[in-house]
Amino acid sequence: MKINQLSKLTNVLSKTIRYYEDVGLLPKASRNSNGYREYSSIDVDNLIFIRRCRELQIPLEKIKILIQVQTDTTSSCSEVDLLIEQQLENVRKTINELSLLEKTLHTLAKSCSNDIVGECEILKNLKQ
Amino acid sequence: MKINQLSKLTNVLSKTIRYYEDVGLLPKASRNSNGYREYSSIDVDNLIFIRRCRELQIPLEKIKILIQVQTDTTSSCSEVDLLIEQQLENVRKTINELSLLEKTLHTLAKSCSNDIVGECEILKNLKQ
DNA sequence: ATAAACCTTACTGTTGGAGTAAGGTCAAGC
DNA sequence: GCTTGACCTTACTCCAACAGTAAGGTTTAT
Repeated sequence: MKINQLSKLTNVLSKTIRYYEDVGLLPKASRNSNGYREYSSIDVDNLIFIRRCRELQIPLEKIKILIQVQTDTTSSCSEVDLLIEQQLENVRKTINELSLLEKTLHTLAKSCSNDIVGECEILKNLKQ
Repeated sequence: MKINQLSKLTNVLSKTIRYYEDVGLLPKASRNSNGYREYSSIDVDNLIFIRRCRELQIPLEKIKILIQVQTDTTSSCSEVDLLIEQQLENVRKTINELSLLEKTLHTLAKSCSNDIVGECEILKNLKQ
């Protein structure tokens, strides 16, 4: 199949598929006589895997590792466990940081009931 | 004062101060005879204001607006209110998205008790 | 005199693509 | 046979908000 069909099957833009090939996340696609990229169902599976990882906000470099680990099916999956665990930790950390931010912003948003910029409590608070 | 002292007083890197000047967030600094940038206590205040906004993850373009609004101290501060409210909404939306992500990752992290990559439940889950 | 600390501009790299340009290919309809 | 539109190609720039590095000038202290 051609790149546009792969795109539709996987819900990943053609542009993005080419980009993944560029950065080595996907192997170099084989080309047919006119130079168009030619894909198979294996590529569909690989790309869905990548898309699922991206949905979990796993960075491309870590997805590379996840792909490579699978080339040796007898190896330990502790690396996979660790990587997912780290990703979970990252997300939790970010949530905590944003929760603090939310509190601050909420307090700030409520602080001003004036109408004139010169008296604005929000701006005053931002200057401390 | 010179850029490094401004940097120390505001906790903003010299590099970043120059960058803010480049993108028009800070006015062009005056220069003394040797070409070094020269700052005053007004710059300290402005930069602290910017830093506080950045701590709230307000984008530079919106900080520009907040600065500009203050040039006319008699104007309404409804624009300020709105901007902070929008920022609060952004943060809340991101927190919600990350919370969903956290659940998925947590479930995923617990799913595998194997040791062999070929049997790894995490990887299987990522392939669906 | 020289070394350390500081200043300058300018260019590149980061992340994960999106946008655009400029062109080649292919199938359908007239 | 010719055009039109959909699709494909590479290559380049752009986004946010800086950080890193190069290559050089200045000041201050020893």
